[in-house]
Amino acid sequence: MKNGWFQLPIATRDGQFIARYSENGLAELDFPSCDRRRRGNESQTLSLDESDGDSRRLLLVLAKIRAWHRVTESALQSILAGRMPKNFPPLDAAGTAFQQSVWQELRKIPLGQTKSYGEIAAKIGKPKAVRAVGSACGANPIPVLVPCHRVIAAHGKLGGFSGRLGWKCKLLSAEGVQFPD
DNA sequence: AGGCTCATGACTC
DNA sequence: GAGTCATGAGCCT
Repeated sequence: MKNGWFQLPIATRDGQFIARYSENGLAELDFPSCDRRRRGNESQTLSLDESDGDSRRLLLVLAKIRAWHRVTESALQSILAGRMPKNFPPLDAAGTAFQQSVWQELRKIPLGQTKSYGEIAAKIGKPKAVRAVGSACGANPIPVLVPCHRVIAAHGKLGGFSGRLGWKCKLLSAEGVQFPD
């Protein structure tokens, strides 16, 4: 794990997600891993690099992240249940300028609606960059909250998904989206 | 409906 | 530069 990042699990009925935070907000969200083996310890784990030795600042950061994590948990549970979250944590996804512009556009897609890769490309002013949009979706470090699953191929086909494609179906179904097959 | 080609922008090596 | 993409449009059968 990267230096100075904090990792916290989120238990859902679909398995345990992993959230990772930088000092600026939620940086990554992982789907539950395929292997189902459970470690005995379900408690929250924190890890960090304490090289700066400033414990007072550390406590402040921890408090901040705990607060963010509560918001993240609630937002994730809401979306999995097909409801629009009331609040989002601050997001700190690392990416190129192009990727950032794509991810920002994804966040504007309302729950329960979909857009095509081409529509996203047009929205960010690069109507021909359709494949690049697909790649940027695949590079999205915060799935679900940054709704890359709401981007589908033209003419209603499903397109791809970096996790298991089943997750894309599951998330869209939870949001009430109908798609062929 | 399915298969093939080509244009295409961003990214990686 | 060449190769890789979570695409899309066009054109065939």
